[in-house]
Amino acid sequence: MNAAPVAERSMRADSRLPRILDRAARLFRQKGYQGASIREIVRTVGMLPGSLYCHFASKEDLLVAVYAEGVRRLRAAVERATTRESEPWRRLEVACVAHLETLLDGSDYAQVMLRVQPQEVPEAAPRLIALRDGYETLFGRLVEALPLPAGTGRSDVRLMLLGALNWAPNWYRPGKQSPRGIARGFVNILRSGLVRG
Amino acid sequence: MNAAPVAERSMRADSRLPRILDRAARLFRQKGYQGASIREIVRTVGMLPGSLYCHFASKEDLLVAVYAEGVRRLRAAVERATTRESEPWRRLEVACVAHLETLLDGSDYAQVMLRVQPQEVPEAAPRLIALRDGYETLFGRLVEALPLPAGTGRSDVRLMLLGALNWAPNWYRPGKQSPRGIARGFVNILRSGLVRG
DNA sequence: TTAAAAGGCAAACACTTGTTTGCCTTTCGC
DNA sequence: GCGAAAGGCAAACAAGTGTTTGCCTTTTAA
Repeated sequence: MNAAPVAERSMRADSRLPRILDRAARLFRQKGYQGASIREIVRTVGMLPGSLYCHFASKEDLLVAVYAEGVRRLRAAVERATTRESEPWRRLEVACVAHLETLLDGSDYAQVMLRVQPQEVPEAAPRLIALRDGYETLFGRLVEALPLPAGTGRSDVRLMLLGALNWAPNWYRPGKQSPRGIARGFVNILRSGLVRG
Repeated sequence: MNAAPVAERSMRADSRLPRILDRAARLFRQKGYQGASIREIVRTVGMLPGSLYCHFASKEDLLVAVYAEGVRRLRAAVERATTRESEPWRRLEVACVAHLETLLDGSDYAQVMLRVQPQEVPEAAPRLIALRDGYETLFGRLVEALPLPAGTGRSDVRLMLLGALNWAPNWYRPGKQSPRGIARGFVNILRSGLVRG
């Protein structure tokens, strides 16, 4: 199970494949799967639509490659951040910061995971679901490790936190609050509560 | 500013317009704006694609009608629920329950507001944004009324709560936890916090 | 050096898209 | 009852869709 889609060994130096993936990621994020056409993806790279099929067997396969790269980046960021910490709340916080920074700081790949619903790509749906679920397991473990009052539904906590973070691309505008600040704010609200005193 | 799109007075008894709207709402929700084709919307109603233009000038106008109806239902549910309460936290709680129940209980209309990004419908984007912002103002006021510790960023609270709720359609499955239970759980976590003790 | 594979062009394929036009029937206000 | 509007059918429109095929050049491996 290798994350990098092609590139198993020895790419040509001038290969336009990375630029295709970048462009596909941007358009899948902006317009969704159906809204992004192969001709538009390929145009700014200076390729013809048919040439894309030298790299991918279908549009769905192209999506899977982009989606997988997005998940790989999220996973890498979260794992790198959490290995440096040991205290459970601190580990959750740095994970959320890494998650949100990867989502919001420029990379289109990660947001594809949020924008494209697996169900709208029937052939590739199982692969997309597996990728997403595998990633979310990381957060499940982090929440599991928290010291919580007895009877607290841990899945509620995970779903609330991830939902709040994943919705952020819908309202975030660069230059105001930083992704790091937003993520820390959310975790802090979750931990401390808002009741006066 | 009337919410109901046509129907200003005297519809024909057998008008198929409501069925068209229902079908459009379902498909816009399931497949997004670009993914839902006019032919598919119209098929199960037993109409031909061209006939839709007796009711709407364009596909974008049809979307606006569905979107507006979704916002209208959300707004009605939230207003009906909050007028019965006076304590700020309680008002927020019943609003969240109403919001989530409207989103998750069967009606496709409300979820269209979450699924369709205004930017992907250029001509209609301003109208969609105005509808959505008008609705979110309701929650802004509810959060404003909360008695919070000084220095708490109220917009963080609003964005976190609405984000968590709006993401729920991505993971909710009927028969497990009820929308009401989910919403109450989220508000309670927000209010009480999770720190042990 | 040579055979093979990778990468890409050019052009078409069959099909779907939103929309328009002209005509016909039904319904409703007066 | 009558004129007008609403509602809808049938058929086409131009443009855009993902994809295939055949050919050619370049690079790579033996």
